[in-house]
Amino acid sequence: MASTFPHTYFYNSKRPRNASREKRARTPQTNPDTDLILKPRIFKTARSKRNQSFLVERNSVSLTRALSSYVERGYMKNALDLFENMRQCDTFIWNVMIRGFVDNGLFWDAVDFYHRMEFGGVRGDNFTYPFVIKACGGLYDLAEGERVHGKVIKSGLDLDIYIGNSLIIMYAKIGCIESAEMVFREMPVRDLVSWNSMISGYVSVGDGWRSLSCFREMQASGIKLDRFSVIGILGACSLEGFLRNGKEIHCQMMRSRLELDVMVQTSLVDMYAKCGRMDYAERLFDQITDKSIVAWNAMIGGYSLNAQSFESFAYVRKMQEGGKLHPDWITMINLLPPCAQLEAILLGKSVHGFAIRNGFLPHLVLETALVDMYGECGKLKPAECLFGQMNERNLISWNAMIASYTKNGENRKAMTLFQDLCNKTLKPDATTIASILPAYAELASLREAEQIHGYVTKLKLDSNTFVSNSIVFMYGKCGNLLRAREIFDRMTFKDVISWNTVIMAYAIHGFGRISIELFSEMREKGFEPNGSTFVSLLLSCSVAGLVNEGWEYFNSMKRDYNINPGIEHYGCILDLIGRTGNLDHAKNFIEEMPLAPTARIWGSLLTASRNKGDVELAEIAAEHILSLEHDNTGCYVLLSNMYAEAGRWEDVERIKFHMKKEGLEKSVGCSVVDLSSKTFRFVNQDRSDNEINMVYDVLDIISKKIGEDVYVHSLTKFRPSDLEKKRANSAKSHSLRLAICFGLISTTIGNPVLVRKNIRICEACHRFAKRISETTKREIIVRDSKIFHHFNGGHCSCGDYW
DNA sequence: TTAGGGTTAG
Repeated sequence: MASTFPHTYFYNSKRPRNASREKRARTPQTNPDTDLILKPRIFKTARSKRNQSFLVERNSVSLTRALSSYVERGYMKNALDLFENMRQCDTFIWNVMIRGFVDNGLFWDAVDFYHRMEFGGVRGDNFTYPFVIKACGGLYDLAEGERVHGKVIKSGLDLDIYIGNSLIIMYAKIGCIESAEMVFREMPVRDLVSWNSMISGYVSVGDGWRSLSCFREMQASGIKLDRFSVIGILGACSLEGFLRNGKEIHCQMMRSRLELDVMVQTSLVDMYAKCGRMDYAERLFDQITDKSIVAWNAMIGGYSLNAQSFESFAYVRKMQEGGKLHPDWITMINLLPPCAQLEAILLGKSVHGFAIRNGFLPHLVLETALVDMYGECGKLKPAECLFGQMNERNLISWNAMIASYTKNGENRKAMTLFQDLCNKTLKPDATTIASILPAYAELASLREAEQIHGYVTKLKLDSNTFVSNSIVFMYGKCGNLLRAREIFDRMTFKDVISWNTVIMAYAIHGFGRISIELFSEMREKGFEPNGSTFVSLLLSCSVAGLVNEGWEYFNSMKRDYNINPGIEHYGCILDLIGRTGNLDHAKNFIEEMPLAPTARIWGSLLTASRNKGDVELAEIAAEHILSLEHDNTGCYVLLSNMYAEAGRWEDVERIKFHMKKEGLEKSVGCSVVDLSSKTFRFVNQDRSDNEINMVYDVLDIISKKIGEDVYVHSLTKFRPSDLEKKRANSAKSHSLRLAICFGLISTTIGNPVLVRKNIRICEACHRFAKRISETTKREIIVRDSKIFHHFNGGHCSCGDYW
């Protein structure tokens, strides 16, 4: 029978202490259980003097029994009423009450009672402290825990093994593993519980290595393990992916009866699943005779972790076949990553609906997992809505929302949210930083990149491999390739992502040969490439025009590394084919591809068609793009420009009309120059202030000096009636030119001029930048929406194909 | 009357 006592009633650590009695007094007696030893009416009569003495007389026997009975059944309201009517309460009675609160999760009340007890002059004993220490752990109240610890030492009870073990558990739970270690070290006698508490304690703070070494030490001391030791150490193996150690422990257990324990079996299933061995996990799971919801969840979560999404759902169905077990909130959490992986938004929504219908929400972890799922599926609105409505948020929730923004290209929003987080008491962690840095990589100036790098160093997160990888990428994207390389070279622990990142950084700058050298170095150092490595490598070949090398790497993927090329790899190869100008080959390549072409693939064909001036093929490619992404304005603009160059004015008008009808607007071209103190932004035909006139003067001088008349050249194909309009919008005053001229006069000779641009460079400006780099003998670096163009001595690193 | 457990969010 469930208790009618509302357990959450007293559990509010923020509630002022003196409010508890007042609240209790207002609470109506709701317990209908009149079969208890003492009925409620006895409390009323007990207030007379005669009955008080009666109670005192019987305090030691019936009342104590009644109190224990209430406490054991979770009727804390009744227990409390009874307690308040007891005149003389010894340590035992206080202990019963404190234990009752702890068992019912009412930690704050347990601590409150302990203080009342002390204030009343009743001394705590060796039974009191384990309860009180557990309550401090339950409240995650380190200060109170330390005060109680001090009291224990003062009382001379610190040698009690139960108290010592409770302290270890409390400190580990709060995350103060050093304090737990200190208690453990100073214990005169340790038992199996002490060792087990340390083994599990290390796991709870995420240190599987020390847990394993503690376990080894325990075994070396000749102490025999029990089910708790096994569950603890298997947790360490799961945490660190120690498959060999996990198997070793499994073998040890096969000789004992521990293997038949359902919790041990579940821990084994979990360990194998987390070590990537679902085959072993399945075999063990099948051997469990009475499968609990936890065991099912371990399998469902295991499949989810190992990217076997369909199996996760299949196990949920199987679990329900017997009709006894039903999905719980942990099942929901385990099902959300598979929804994201399959990009099955409807499935994700149905999991969300199920959680609502079954009363699982609000729930911090579940809501965070839902934010993550919506973000992964590209649905920012519901993610924002959920995040906004959360009663409680922790750092992980903030990280999930920030990552949702960056993954979906909402970099500004990500940066704003990150600023909000920094203004709170929460301190960003490595995940926060690794989630926000891609936004800085996309939007930030080199100056801002340096600032966030400084902040990361201050947080002491710069040695984290995840974070360092993001910093390398950020510097690469912000244009400081040397700095990116320097950080990469100094990294102590490089992983495959570190190599992929640095190869990608050189790729986007068009230094394909260096990317290839880095790939060889990576192989020599024993790193196994993955699919992403080949995306970086093939992009390097594509941007640098290394056609033969690109094909060789593409062919080696399956042959030498057993990696099936994905759509991204096909896209890079298509760019390579596009460079050769063989459009038939490009068309055939798409037709023969084993994967369905995406908008990115058709975009590659569109670029190739534009470079060869093949309007018909461009139309086909554009049609495919717009069927997949109807709001792709870049595609409309490119096609419109091609029609204009071919003199097909009706088609230009048709596109213009269609865009207007669809409410699509051409992106405003914008170029940015970052100086050490300030960022300067230019738009086409910029006349924003008087100072700009100086830039125009410089542009005129330079244009005359380089002797280029791009302006005339680019307008020869326009019909006379449009010339006036085109002249006003001509490439001559495109934002990029203004930015380059500004950069030339604002930076020191010898240094490159770095310009960031939001859309691709037009052909006229590309020619202009090449000429200007030759004439002024300055290096001009332009970052467009896709890659970097390094203009030097009249040449561009992209090989005039972009 | 006291201490320890399996599944969960990036």
